[in-house]
Amino acid sequence: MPHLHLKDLPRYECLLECAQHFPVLEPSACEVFLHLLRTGDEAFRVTDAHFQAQGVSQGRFTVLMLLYDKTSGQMTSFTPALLAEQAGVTRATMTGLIDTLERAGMVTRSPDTADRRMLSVELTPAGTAFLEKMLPEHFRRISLLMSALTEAERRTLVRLLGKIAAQASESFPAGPTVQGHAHT
Amino acid sequence: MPHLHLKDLPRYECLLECAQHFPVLEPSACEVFLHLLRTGDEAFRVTDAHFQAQGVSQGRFTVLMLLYDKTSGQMTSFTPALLAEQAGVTRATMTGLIDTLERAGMVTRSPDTADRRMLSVELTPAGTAFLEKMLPEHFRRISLLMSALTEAERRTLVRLLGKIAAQASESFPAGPTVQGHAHT
DNA sequence: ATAAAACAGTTAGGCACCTAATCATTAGTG
DNA sequence: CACTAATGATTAGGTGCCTAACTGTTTTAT
Repeated sequence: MPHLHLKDLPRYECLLECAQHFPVLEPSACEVFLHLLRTGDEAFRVTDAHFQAQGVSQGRFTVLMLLYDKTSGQMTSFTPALLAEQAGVTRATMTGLIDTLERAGMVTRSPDTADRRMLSVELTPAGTAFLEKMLPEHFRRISLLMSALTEAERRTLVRLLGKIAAQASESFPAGPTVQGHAHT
Repeated sequence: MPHLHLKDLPRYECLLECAQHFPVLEPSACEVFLHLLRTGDEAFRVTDAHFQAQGVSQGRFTVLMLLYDKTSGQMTSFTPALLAEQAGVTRATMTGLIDTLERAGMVTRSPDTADRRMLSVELTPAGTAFLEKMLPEHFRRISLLMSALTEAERRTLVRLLGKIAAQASESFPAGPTVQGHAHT
């Protein structure tokens, strides 16, 4: 499920040639774009391989992390709707994610006493144990992947990526996948 | 279908705190990792929105581009297997992609006279016209997205991304999704 | 020459995500 | 107090990708 489906990135001369037919094409912009997608895919692949080996999907891992993070902080309960919003998936998808995690015994659904429409999702001890068992290898992979960069380079990279992300949000505002209600 | 499912990236203090529980966690490495996935997703979203508006998926677009690129160069015919390899999908998936493109009248399948196992896939005039109609906007979006960066910054970014990609290939060699035969 | 292996393409079935429609509950309004 | 509107969760159905099993063709080895 990578974003960029290409074994080899086109060579720079190829982009230059292509720019002759399409004056809009900026070779240096295309080059950055392709490298960004490619490297993002590679980084994803590194952690996803580990997830798969542990039997969780990216989506399920995110849910576990959100719940885990919460337990160390304030004890505000997580509803499926809030989880969906934070995780960036639809509520329908969150229903499925929680279904699977609940069958695996990692989370529980309990009815909210105040509002009977809502549920409260919580990590079970088994879920916590699972996460704490797999997280060290997860972080180890990230550290190893980034060991190619010095601290200064990391700061530069974060800054440049931030510029692109900001430009994306500004010029191409995210089509609100938000379902239910437009909140403010 | 983004890689990173998270509305908000964790703050840096949060990573620092988390590093107390997991000594393996390098905050600066995690920060780069998260920004990389996030920005890659954003960049993908920008072009994918355009693809969806034009009624093609990323995979189908890649196939069209491979075929288009070929027509301008040497006339070696593209078999589904070669397309699959270049596009980074399985042959089974390529069958489906070509099915859809053929139904849409953008490509044709013709039997290879020499080896009757093989097919030759080619772009139709309609497919070429479709691509040439949509490519300018595609490139315009990429240029606009990258307009946040100077030429020097673009070179730096490509170099840093390349370092990460190289590290990924070295430390985490791609599990050969190659089906059929292990070539070499 | 023929049986086994390798190979091109396809089909069947699964997974993770999506949108749209549905059911139950709460909130707002005459 | 109804009665409509809004909200939380779910179900139903679709898409794009996957793996594994299959059909037909060519190559290889005996």
